[in-house]
Amino acid sequence: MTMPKRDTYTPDSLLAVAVEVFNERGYDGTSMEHLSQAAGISKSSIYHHVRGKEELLHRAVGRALEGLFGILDESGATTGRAVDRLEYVTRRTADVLVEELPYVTLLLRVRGNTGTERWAMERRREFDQRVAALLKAAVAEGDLRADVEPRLATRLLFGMINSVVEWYRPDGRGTAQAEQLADAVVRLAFDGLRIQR
Amino acid sequence: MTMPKRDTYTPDSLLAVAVEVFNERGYDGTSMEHLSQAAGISKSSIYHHVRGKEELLHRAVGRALEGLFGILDESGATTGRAVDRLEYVTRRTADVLVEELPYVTLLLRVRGNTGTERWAMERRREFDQRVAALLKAAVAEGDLRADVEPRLATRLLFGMINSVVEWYRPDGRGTAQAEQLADAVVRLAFDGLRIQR
DNA sequence: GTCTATACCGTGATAGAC
DNA sequence: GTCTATCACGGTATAGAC
Repeated sequence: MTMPKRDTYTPDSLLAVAVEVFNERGYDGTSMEHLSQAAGISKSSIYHHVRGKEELLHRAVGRALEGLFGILDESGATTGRAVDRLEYVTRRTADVLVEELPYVTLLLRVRGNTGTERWAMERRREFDQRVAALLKAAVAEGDLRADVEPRLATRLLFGMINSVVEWYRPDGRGTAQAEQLADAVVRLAFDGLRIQR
Repeated sequence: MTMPKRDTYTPDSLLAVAVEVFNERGYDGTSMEHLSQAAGISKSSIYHHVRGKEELLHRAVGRALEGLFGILDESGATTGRAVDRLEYVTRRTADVLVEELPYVTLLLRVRGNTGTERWAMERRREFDQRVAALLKAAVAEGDLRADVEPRLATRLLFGMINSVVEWYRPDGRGTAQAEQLADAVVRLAFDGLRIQR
């Protein structure tokens, strides 16, 4: 149904270009001129596809948020012991980061200058809180250490996972690479760097 | 020697104001007009103290880098088993993040649009490589797990530590709070979330 | 669907009075 | 050391031809 090769832009194909530039230069550091050069069309042509720069941002972060919240509805996140659900969410978050890398990257860098940015930050907070609740439940069930406050632990956990967008680059090995990454994240987050004695 | 209360700005006191605004709005999202309002002086007055916006950025990230590289020269980072040196660097990095929070925050968000930003990114990479070497040595000495590649482990470790700038806010408990944070980071990074069996 | 031309405003920075 | 006034430029966005 969707045409595989097309010379003209759709809002989505234009979005893909724009998000790359946003990530390279920062949203505020990107002008419509930069976007037009990257897309190979004039500035004004961009306005034929989207209402403006902020709409591009909105579409991008919306897509990222969809991916993340989708995880919480999967059966692995809703059934079983809390610790297993948390591990599932951790692994799947790493997956989504890789699958939707440019979109999630943009989401994680949003600062709050515009309405769209504040909306994105708000929804991100919601997601974090849902996971924090999961982690707290796993502590209560006696599976996770209780000597680190759940909110703090959640933040450090996500700090580790989210940092992936700062350096991960696909190398062509596809799913294998992503799975290896998710494995490493889960190992370090749950069992730490040290060799278990 | 330094006057505790002064009505007029020095480059450093102006820097402190500017860095707050940069962190709130992003460097590119901050105009000289924003800075002048935050400082309570006119745009042109700012140019009496610094050459321009980029000099403020340079001073800020320079200060952050000084703090980080200073750690690597401390005796705790140069003597003893590699695993202990790594733990020392981890703990002290958390300290420096807290002590120099706004400056390090800015450093970690730099994107590479200007010469100053590219210089900062380069120096940051140097720091990361120094720590990666330490982690690799600890694996070789048999103290850290070998089933996660050292570069990957270093990145995830710093992802966790550096995320502190995204949410940490001093609460008046001073050193006690910072120490608690460093403890949590070291515990999670080295021994993980899971209760050790 | 893309272009050229243009409106209009905010930007970083400077000149020179006080 | 701070101000007002001003500059040249680049920003987002629109109008209208093709």
